[in-house]
Amino acid sequence: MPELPEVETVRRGLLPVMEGQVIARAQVNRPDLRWPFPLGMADRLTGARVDALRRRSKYILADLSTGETLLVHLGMSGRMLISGAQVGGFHHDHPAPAKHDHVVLDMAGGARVTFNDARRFGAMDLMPTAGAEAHPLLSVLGPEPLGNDFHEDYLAARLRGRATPIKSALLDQHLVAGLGNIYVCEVLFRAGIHPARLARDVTPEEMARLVPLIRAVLAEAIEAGGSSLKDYRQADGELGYFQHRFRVYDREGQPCLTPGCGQVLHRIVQSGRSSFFCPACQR
DNA sequence: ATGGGGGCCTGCCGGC
DNA sequence: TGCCGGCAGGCCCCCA
Repeated sequence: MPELPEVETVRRGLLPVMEGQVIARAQVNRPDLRWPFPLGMADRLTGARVDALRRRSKYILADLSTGETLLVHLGMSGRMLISGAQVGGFHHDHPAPAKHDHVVLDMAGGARVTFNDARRFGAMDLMPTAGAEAHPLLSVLGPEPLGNDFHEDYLAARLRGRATPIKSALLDQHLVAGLGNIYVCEVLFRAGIHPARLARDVTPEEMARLVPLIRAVLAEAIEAGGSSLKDYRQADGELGYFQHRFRVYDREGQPCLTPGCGQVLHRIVQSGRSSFFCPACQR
């Protein structure tokens, strides 16, 4: 279920138990997720120290002391469960292995990180750290929405003349990397743009609004995820997906929250994905 | 080149 | 209670 903010939240949750720590043992319970695991993955992880835990778009990247980088994508249902960590003075034991626990990393520090993914749309791969950005999954990505390369002129240039709905354009990871279905819906609502409007028909004024709105929505979500991490999630051992008050996502039939609006929110399907919007506020 | 749809998997929920 | 269809926060790949 993770979009950029959820992945960033997971990364931050993993930081204290993984960064600077050695992977004492790696257990790989099946040959693949979405794609086959790289050859000898368990052996290549075992004994490696995690020197840095980074994020690029929705990918978590662990730079290892072996000169390799572990790439992790959570897909739709992937989760990183932490157990055995020292949390708030309590020592949590490892839970019994659960269905869909595909990869288990036992850190030398005592924590266990379990990758669980029911639908197996997730992915893991290993590549040389030098030139990791050349990995086929990473090299095609657009700029980070929170980074300096994502700005009004860039967005205008990429949307110019495009006959695709703005909803589809913003979901395209080649254009900007990290937005998913929820945050695109939320961004378009805040920008007052109908999801079916063609990208080429988005006005310069609207584009100027979009960039800071995209940044704000993602930043708020990261903030909310970060704060939820402090309480039960950490104690629970689960790095959860952040709970947020969505203004339009999954609110079909409910009233618009714009003060004085009260219109019933609609849902349409665009290239197989649900779009939620207010027909009055979004044109 | 660009845009749209299918497909990959499993789980859950609502309706009958 | 069980079965079935529809739906799910991702993205690659193929086709027109």
